[in-house]
Amino acid sequence: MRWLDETEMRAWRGMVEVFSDVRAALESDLLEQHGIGEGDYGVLVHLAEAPERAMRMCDLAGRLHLSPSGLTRRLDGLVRDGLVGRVPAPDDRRVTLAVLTPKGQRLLEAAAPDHVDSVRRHFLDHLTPAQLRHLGNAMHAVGVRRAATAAQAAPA
Amino acid sequence: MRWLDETEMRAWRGMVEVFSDVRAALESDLLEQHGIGEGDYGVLVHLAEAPERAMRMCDLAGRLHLSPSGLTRRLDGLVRDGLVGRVPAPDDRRVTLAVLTPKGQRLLEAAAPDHVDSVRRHFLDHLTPAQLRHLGNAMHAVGVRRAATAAQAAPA
DNA sequence: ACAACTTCCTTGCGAGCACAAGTATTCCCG
DNA sequence: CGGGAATACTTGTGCTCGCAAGGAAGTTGT
Repeated sequence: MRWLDETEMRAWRGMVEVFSDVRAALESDLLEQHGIGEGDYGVLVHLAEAPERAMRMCDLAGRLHLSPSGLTRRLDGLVRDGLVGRVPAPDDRRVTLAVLTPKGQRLLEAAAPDHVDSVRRHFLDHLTPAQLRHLGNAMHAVGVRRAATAAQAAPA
Repeated sequence: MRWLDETEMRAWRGMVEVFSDVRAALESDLLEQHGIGEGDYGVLVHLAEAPERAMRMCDLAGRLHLSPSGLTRRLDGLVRDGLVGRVPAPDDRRVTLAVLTPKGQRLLEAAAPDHVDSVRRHFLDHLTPAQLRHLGNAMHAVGVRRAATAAQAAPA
């Protein structure tokens, strides 16, 4: 077995540390500027991008990488705050739709620019365009190749 | 205010998705191969690298980016499993030292090679040496420049 | 040397999340 | 058409973590 060499260690450690730092900074900015956490923000973003500003719970859970129960609880909070509504689906009575309320949309429209700004300030601005291109390519490559080997491991 | 362009979006989204995926995969490997989570693993690694295989709680908490109470609880579990011991410090009776037990060390020695292997399989192997170099440089740059701007914001 | 302050750890409490079990609804197939 | 399997959500339970408060030990100032 081979230990990590200098280059590997630097890349991996760097990812881990920078990423967790940046995430914490984004969460903190979002919370103090708009009183909303990254979790709730993610829900609002996905709903805003959906047709009718509504999504089925299960689809939403998938997008957010959240368990069904996790989403139920998260929605409880958003509903309590009036940012999202729960509406039974007309065509399938098992399904509940999460819909963005006007209040939720207003909050999102206020928060999104600041959030993008945070991402820039804490991360993107520290890299050159060439570095950003390389980074995007590298992440894309990992995503593709991971998906490929996963498919190979479970070949339908 | 400027929205994210294609390159920026690709880099940032890629980071977020790849990183959370890889983390989940590592956690899962570690858990099924050795019955230990990333949190506990981190404690063992840090203790193993420390002189006398012991660290003061507060130093350890800092290294792990964990709150004091979080570390207390985490150590409870490790002590219960016999992987780590709590020892009162002889020179300062406020502090408790966390010390790696022989059992903890054996577990770590068994788990570490598999963990490194996981990092390779899930991440490093999907990138070329050149990509790893660029990635390391980029992460290093972000780390340095973030530290610099933070220092500027709070100038002693 | 005594009081005030600081440091270090622990405990009470609440938030966020996952897993497992439960309920309601729909789908599938004989 | 009827009953079993699948799907969608909710609820109960437990784990991890942070914040705030508490208590013990050390440090500092007068």
